[in-house]
Amino acid sequence: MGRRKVEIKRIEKKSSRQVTFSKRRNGLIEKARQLSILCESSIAVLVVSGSGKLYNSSSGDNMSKIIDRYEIQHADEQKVLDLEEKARNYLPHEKLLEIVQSKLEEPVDNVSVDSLMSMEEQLETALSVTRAKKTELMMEDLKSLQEKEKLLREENQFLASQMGQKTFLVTEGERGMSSENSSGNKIPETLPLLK
Amino acid sequence: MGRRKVEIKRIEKKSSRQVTFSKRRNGLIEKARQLSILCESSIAVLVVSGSGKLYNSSSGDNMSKIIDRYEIQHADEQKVLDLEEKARNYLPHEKLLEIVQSKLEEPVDNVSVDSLMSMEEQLETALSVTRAKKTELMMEDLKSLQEKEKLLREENQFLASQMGQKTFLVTEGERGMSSENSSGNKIPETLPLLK
DNA sequence: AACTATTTATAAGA
DNA sequence: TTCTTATAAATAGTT
Repeated sequence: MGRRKVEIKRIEKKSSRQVTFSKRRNGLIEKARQLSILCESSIAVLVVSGSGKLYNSSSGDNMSKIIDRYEIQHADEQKVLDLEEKARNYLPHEKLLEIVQSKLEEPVDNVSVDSLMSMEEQLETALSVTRAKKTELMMEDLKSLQEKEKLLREENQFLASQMGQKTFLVTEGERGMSSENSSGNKIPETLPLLK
Repeated sequence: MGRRKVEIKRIEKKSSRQVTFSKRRNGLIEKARQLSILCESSIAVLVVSGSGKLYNSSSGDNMSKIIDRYEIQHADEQKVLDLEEKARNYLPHEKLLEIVQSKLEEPVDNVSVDSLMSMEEQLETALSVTRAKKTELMMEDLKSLQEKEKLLREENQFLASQMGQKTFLVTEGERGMSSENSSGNKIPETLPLLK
């Protein structure tokens, strides 16, 4: 939408790049504003220029709310990554426990407050890591159970439809079944074990 | 830029609003991508639909980095808002936060170590309660999913056995089935969807 | 910062 | 949802 078509690749000429940056940045923010009004939604746009300058706009709601909304959804990944990083920088748990033990065995007046504070920090980090891991594992379990449930439901449905077909093969006349399921071929009636 | 000019105001008709939302959202994200490439910048777009669904895209750098860049710049406002927000959302702990706030505003030498210790204890209790509740809720979810799984498995087995019987009713001679499942009556072969 | 020839986005319709 | 197409809007290069 200009005098000529431009390829979408880095604009080499610095001055053009800057002009385009400014024009398109405004365009982008205006588009965001329009969308938020037209479709009553909340939109955040964050632009960091090549030189590190930040431009941002939010419409429909304030920036923090929108970012919070994002962070809530991504809380797990985020936190786990953070903590893994920390876990690498701190002592392994067993070592920590050994140290605690040895410190506690020392006469109290030989233990400096500083070393206790550092130990406290280490222990708190260890606790955080442990907790995060616990939550992560539980979330994994939940996810896998939900997947299992889905598969089982599908399989179930498949079996039910197969039964429908077979029953049909037996034909309309010979309904006298040996099984207790004599409600005909409306298999779904056996299904609502759970909702 | 369409068949007719549209005013920038909420689109009343829901179906049109949804179509426009989807089109313009894609347009916005594409524009962001282009800008980030043309002018080598990092761009985050967060869109929260009227119904609360979140759409996001980041180009040039990952979302967290871009958000961090924003939060560094807005550390102060952010913090204040956070505290206000939290005070509102966590009613049970509201009182506690108030106390903390007031204590921290006092001149340091008026705050007794004792009162801070007691506060620490209270905060730790509140935290424990919150954590315990989280774990409890997750455990409940796990249990209920496990029960569901069990029921589905039973039902599945039942259906499979029913099929076995019916197939038998069709008798050994007339195997020419209309369905594509012509592997005979070894139903179990369709089963190992999960292990 | 304005101007305008073009390209691009998109509103409406199918 | 996807496609088509007439038209509005954005913008690249120019002044």
